[in-house]
Amino acid sequence: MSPQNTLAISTDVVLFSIRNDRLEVLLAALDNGGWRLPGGGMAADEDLESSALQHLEQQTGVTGVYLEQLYTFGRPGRHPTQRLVSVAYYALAPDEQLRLRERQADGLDWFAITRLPPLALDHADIIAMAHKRLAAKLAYTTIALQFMPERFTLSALQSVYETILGAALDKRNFRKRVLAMGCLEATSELDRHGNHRPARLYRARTPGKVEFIK
Amino acid sequence: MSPQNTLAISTDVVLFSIRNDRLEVLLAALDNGGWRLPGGGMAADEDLESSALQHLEQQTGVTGVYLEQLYTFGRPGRHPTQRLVSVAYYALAPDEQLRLRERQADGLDWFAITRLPPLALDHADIIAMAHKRLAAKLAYTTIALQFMPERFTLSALQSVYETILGAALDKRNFRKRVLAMGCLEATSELDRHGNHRPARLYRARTPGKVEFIK
DNA sequence: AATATTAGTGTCGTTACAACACTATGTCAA
DNA sequence: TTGACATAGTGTTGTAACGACACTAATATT
Repeated sequence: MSPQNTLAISTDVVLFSIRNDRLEVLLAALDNGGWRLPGGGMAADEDLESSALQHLEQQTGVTGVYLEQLYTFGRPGRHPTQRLVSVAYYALAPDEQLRLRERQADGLDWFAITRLPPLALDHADIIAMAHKRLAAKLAYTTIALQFMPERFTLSALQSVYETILGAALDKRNFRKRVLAMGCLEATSELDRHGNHRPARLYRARTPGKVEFIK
Repeated sequence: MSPQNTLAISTDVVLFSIRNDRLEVLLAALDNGGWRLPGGGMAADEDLESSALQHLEQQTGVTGVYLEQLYTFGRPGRHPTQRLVSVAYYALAPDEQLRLRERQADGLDWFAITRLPPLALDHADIIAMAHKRLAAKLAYTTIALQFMPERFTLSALQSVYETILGAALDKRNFRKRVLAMGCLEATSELDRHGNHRPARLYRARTPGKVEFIK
């Protein structure tokens, strides 16, 4: 078989998080100064989703993320030396969880979605599609909760929405809407920090699950 | 390499159409009495989408459909003798177009989505996912237009919605809604048949394109 | 005790959506 | 030719959802 006829399947992961009030993506450095998505070849006896999670963990130390299949990219010629079909996933996780688990920090970095570095292959397209999907899902699912830690304030949640949508939201209307979805639960705890009134902490009723609304 | 380690990629297509006031799917017969989706192995120099279209044409004679990638199925063990990753697509086409082009009619048949025969591999799961996606997209895109011929009456379009949703719709509200989307255009022609008032024919403003609404 | 800072709450006008019934225009048969 | 039949086509009104909008509450700091 010539290299071009060598068929390989890889899985790639677009890991999003909210950092510094921006939507950011985790990338791995290449030798040539460029960057790529975490991911790699799929082993023969491995599930696609496991492959994505395993590469993510091995390359970044990140585990326990919310993962969803995005799209499969297979245009011939997208890889210079072999026929490579990539099953792309996107992953969401709260910033807090990631600070703990990024072990191999060198060779890794976060980039704001608006300021991406040069990327390998068609990884820029993959990120663009993932971003579009995320923004769309925000409108009709509870996916934003995947960015939140176990307990969080409504103000923090609002800030996540505002960051992804790139627009300010009305506080009263936001609270009405998000509570009306019925997937939040007030705890008895308060978040005390700073010189101001403490905020009630909420938690997701079904933390792992993304639900459709209305 | 052992057979289980032989990696292969296939593309499979769930072709939907509205026939007999039901949502139906086109399937190909297997030797053992079961049925399968049209599709097959991807050639090394071929795009995924082309592969899907080409298998569809070769096995069913159908061309010119609306095609969209659905999901990639890759669980190890989903195929008994090899590691098979299937990139699944779904396709939509108006019934009129298909009656003309189904050449190899033997070995092929249409099945109502509610009465599927025994299916190969996980093809039943694939069809279920395609059906769910179609029903969801009906709500927020103009995808239903892909079931319509070039010119059609509003009553015919309403009947397509009613068939997929499985519920009757109010005529006046439906017409208001669908015209407000702004992607229909009245022609000067009328559809005359039967002993009743003829209906105005409409056409899609951008026939090949599925747009998001609101 | 005063100040600074974020948390938390309700009303009202507007708009979008659902429910609803009759007239219009053609064919066909007597 | 006329009457019966069948589907096409059309507006209004009540209701529910949504957006705009400003003040009080609770804590930390000085």
